[in-house]
Order: sequence, then structure tokens, then C-alpha cells
Amino acid sequence: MASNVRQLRRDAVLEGVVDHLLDQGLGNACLRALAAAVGTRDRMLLYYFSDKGELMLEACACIVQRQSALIDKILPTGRQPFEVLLARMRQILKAPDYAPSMRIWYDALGRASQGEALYRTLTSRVLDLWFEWFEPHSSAPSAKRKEEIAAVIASACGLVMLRYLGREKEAEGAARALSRAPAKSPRADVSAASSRRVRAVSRAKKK
Amino acid sequence: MASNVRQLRRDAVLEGVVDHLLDQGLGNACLRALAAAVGTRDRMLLYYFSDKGELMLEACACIVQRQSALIDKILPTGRQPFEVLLARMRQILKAPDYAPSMRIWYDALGRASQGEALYRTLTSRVLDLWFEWFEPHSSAPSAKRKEEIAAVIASACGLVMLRYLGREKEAEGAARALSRAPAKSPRADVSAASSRRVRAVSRAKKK
DNA sequence: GAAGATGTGTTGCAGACGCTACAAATTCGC
DNA sequence: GCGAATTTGTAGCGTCTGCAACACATCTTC
Repeated sequence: MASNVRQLRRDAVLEGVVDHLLDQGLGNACLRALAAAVGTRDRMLLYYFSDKGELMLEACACIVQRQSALIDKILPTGRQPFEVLLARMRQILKAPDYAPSMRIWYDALGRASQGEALYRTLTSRVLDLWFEWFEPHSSAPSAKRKEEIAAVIASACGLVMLRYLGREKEAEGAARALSRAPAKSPRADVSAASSRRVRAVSRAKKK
Repeated sequence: MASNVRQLRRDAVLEGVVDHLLDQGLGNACLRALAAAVGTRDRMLLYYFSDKGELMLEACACIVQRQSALIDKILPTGRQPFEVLLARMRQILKAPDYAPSMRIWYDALGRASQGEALYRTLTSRVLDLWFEWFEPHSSAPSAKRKEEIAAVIASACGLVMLRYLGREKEAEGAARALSRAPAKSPRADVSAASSRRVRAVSRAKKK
């Protein structure tokens, strides 16, 4: 019971820290600043969490969970082709609710690529999450499903990267190009087929 | 003449700093460590460069230049379709020579997405470079060329991201999926056409 | 209401960092 | 060879960071 209260307070602190991280990014988040954002002192953070590392780990886990909840609301039901999934993934990543986590994603990516263990596990976990999310939604034959999902994730991340670097327009164009058949100009039939699919997306969105 | 010598020494120091950054990443690179790597003291770095910021900026510019040289060696001549360009871009980004700059790229990306001005200009510059590189190499009609190039850049970055997060296999699969027509399963004709193109890639590589 | 457990505030250490002050050494023009 | 400018070494300031020590407050339990 006493420890129950403690847990509640700990969770509240964690929640506050997460909010602050989503708002400010994890770059140079120091204990004192985090504590101030939650309305307490660094002393308290180290009281609830053994370590700054533990705090960050739990905070990131919390962020992943929030992402998970968010994405569930947006994913269309039923199996969909590449273009639809890509459009949806982009829609998710662009959503105002989701955007802050994307900033954190890139930050974690940088740290992970530098070998920091904490962020390697974090990014790995998020990737797994994404793969899981799409598994029941891809219309690709099961043999190629994983490939197609990976393609969706990779291109969506690339597109959002362009966006985050201020190349919104280029990202839009690239999305269009990716949703066309690779052999677009000489094959009217294919681009017609793919634009039929694109229309299917917008219909799906309205529903 | 004296100032010429100074310039030479400055360049040598810069070169050393760049090597160290490529080797260790820019995460938490501090003046003292950089200086030690070059065989001097932080005092000297601040003698040659007014600021840590100036040092980092010039070092990053230097890295971009090295990238530029590297990529020129790999890009195929003549205009090529999406799949070929994508394959080439991936080849470039995967090249052992290039890998270290990719780590730095992600690092800079994280910092840029957090608003750090220095890294925003840096990433922007690299993007421009990539766009320029591909401009004369895309076989897309000029109206759609920029879109297609953006698509190549975005997907390649996404694929390499997967790679860097330890999803080599998934990245390979995704690359295969992206080089197929989006509507692969129901359309044997299109996938045949695209695999024809893939074969063209390997021929181009050998040359 | 005393004794112990649990929670909170204050203070500051030890190390890292960017950067500066100041002086010694080296180089250069003459 | 000498005076002056350039180049290097040393020391350390001021700040920030994670974290610990210690004391006080509050609560629980009997």
C-alpha cells in the first residue's frame, strides 16, 4: 500500500519525464532539467530510479507504448497493397501526435548507430513493433510479406526524413513516385492500376 | 607565407579531426579528445579555429567533400531507371569507405531534427549534394525527375537505416520489393519487365 | 505517542567541458 | 644576431552534470 503509493508517484514522475522528452527531445536532457519539468528535484528522480539510465530506459519504453496505442487507431483494417500501407505509414508518422516521437526516433537512431546499447535496444524494439503492426495488414503473399513490410517501413522512414529536413515538397513527390510502378512512363496500364489503388486509399481514409 | 604555413597546419589538424570523427562519430566529441587524437592540445584547436562550432562545421564540410569524391567513383554513367539508381545508391551507402559517414549522417540527423542549427545546415547541404549527383543520372522524364530522385534518396536512406539497426536481411528483402512493381503478384508482365531491368543493373556493375 | 520506515530538501563533491590568461618557446624579417 | 611576431605549453576559471551524504519531515505501526 505504501509501496503502491510510491509506484503511483513514480509513474506520475515518469509520465512527466516522457512528456518533457517528447517535447524537448532526448538530446542533452539532464536530470535537473527533467526534474524541473516535473516540478521536483533531481534528487527525487534518483530516488525513484536507481540511475539516469534506468530512467531513460523506462521513459523510452513508455514512449514506445504510446506510439503503439496511437498507431492502432490509424491502421486500416484488412490486408492492403504496398501503396496503401505506405500512405498509411506516412500518415501515421506525420500525425501531429506522432511527430514528437519521430524526433526522438532520429535521435535514438543516431545514438544507436554510434553503438550506445540503450538506444540499440530501443530502436530494435520499435522496429519489431512496426513489423508486428503491419504483419496482419499486408496483402502480399505470405512468402513476400516480410519483404514488402520492410519496404514500407524503409520508404516511409526515408520520406519522413526528407520531411524533417525541410524537404516537404520533395517528400510528397517521392511518395508519388514510389506509389507508381517503377516502369511508369512506358506503361499506361500499370500507372492506371496504381492510381486506382491510390483512390482506394482515399476511400479507406474517409471510412 | 607564414600564414600559408599556418593554413597548411590548420588543414592537417582539420584532416586529423575528420579522421577521428569518422572513426568515433561526432557524439560527444570533445575538444580535448579531438586534440589528443591529432597529437596536440585543445588549446591548439582553439588557436586554429575560433570556436568548437567552427571546427565542427569545417570538419563536417570536409566529410561532405570526401563523400562527394567517393560517390563520383561509383555512380554509373548515363541515365538510369529507378531500380538501377536505387541499387547504386545502396551500393554507395553500404560501401565500407562510406559507412563511417553514414553513422555521422544519422547522428547529424538526430541533432538536426532537434533544431541544432549547425546540423540543420549540414544535413541540408548533404541532401543538396545527393540531389545534384542524381540529376544527370535519372532516366525519368524531366518533369518527374526530381520526384524520382527524391524517391531514390528516401528509400535508400530507409534501407540503410534498417541495415544499421541490424536488419540486414530485411533491408535486402525490402530492396527487392522496392525494385519490383508495386503490383507484383497479379501481374507477371510487370515483374518480368522489372527483373529485366535488374539484370541490366548487374551488367552495368560489371562494366 | 514512541520507534522505525519512508519520503523530501539541501548541499556540494568530483569530473568533464568550452574557453581564457599568461608566459615560454619558436620562427621570421632585417 | 636581435627585436617582434607567431606558435605552443600550462594552469585554471566558470559552468554543467550525475550522483551521494546528511538532515529533516512525514507517515505507519504497535
